[in-house]
Amino acid sequence: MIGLASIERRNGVALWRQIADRILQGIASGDFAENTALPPEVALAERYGVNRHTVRSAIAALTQDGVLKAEQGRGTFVMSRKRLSYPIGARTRFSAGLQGQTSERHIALLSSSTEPASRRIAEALGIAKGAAVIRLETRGEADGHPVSRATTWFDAKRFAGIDTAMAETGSVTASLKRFGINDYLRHSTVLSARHADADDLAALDLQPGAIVLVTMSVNVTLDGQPIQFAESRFPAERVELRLSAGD
Amino acid sequence: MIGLASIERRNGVALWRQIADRILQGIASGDFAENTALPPEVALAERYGVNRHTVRSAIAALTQDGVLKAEQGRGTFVMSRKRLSYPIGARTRFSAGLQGQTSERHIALLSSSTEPASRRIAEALGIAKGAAVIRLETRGEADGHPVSRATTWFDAKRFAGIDTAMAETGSVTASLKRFGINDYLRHSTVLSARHADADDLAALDLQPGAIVLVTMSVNVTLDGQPIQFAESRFPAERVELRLSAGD
DNA sequence: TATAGTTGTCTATATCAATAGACAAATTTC
DNA sequence: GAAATTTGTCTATTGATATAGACAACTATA
Repeated sequence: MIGLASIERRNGVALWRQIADRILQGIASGDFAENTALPPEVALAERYGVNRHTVRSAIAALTQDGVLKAEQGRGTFVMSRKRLSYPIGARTRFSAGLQGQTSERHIALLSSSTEPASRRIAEALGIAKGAAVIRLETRGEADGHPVSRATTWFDAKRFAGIDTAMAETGSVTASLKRFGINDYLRHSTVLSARHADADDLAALDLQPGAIVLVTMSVNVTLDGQPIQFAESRFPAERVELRLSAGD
Repeated sequence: MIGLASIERRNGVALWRQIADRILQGIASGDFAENTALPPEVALAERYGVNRHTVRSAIAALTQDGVLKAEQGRGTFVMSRKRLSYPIGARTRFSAGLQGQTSERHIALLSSSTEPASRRIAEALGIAKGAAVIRLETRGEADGHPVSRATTWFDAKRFAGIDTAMAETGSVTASLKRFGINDYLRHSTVLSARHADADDLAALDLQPGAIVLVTMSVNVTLDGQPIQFAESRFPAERVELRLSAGD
């Protein structure tokens, strides 16, 4: 809604994909209401300054993705697809954060491994570079739909067996309780965005070219000891991150 | 570093652009160190599973953008280009946030206008829908380089003339002082990401296809009255957003 | 100086992306 | 039932994207 609805050419991003992204934005911002018809193809083509067939390519991609549904003679309709609002703050927790927006949510453990800590992870966890850390690859799911993809590191010495705990409980909070940690705080979060890689595309059920929000975060105990370092990826088309001062 | 380095085809994003994005990621994550040579083109081509000429297209784009510099016979080198780390919290302020990272910073007023408040803006500012609001289009600059692009709304009744104040001071904090507001807090921030539109591409000196981080925020007085609603766009390749618990 | 390694340039070919126009098929409206 | 509106399909053409191979130009090094 803000900024002009113009389209860039020769930039390595196909016009049909840029238009598909704009339509997604339009849906997210309320310009195109759910369960109503989009403007007709010729009108969209004129609005974006492209050929009707190019608009059709965009619509085809979004139809493939379940966002739109075209009906010959009637129009093209917006399927309902809400964007989750995911809170971030000192007490960020996956499950509690989505309360009220979804009925079921958990974290699925995709794989785990033990590896030596890189410099960055060692610094974040306050351990020696090269010390053993446990890496968990997880996917957050809400109502059966993937909403996040995370890579998490724990000090292997202190949290031996946290992989099985995660697999059993489907929750970081519950897993940490087994190690005597009943409460923890989000110490820091660094945010960026990028195109999803092949792994994330598959895990998050995204179309190629999708954008992910990336958070790199450190959780600490109440007395400030770092316990967890994580990189989480959220599909920008389905999730927004909400920061509250009171959090 | 995380996830496989594979590339998606037929997704509307050209291979050379995907590879350019990966190289940028590699630089940001430290895989490719600044002021050193990239792997040779044939090695990159093999790594990403594409033709050498495709890698060359990616390198050409990044060279155009000042990120890389190729020297015949020697190699292709990574120019130094740090990503600014922009803090967000209860006391988020543009100028203070970048202290120490840059030597000069200010906000340039691009344009201003008065318009009726949309529902969303009226709700955020706690005024009636349709009431007059002042809209400012601004660009944040650090050391002469654009680092953010924002659209800001103020209640026109309460803050009449804030556009000239912004133009003169180049600072929101200083402008608000003229209206008797010596301190304020960031009440809420909502985060998303998208491809930059034509406006932002031009204002932020970005290459087409670039990703921007988007924050929508509300600032309030110490007693909770909303005073400012803003949508800010940050180029993801140059800026990261840092959230600290203590902020 | 010779050699290996690297970037630069050229030609050729195949596929994707985008435009253009025409008409069919289905739905809604008058 | 006729007309208007909208999506679906087809052919054709142009430019961008990607691959392939060969060789020139330049640099570093043995």
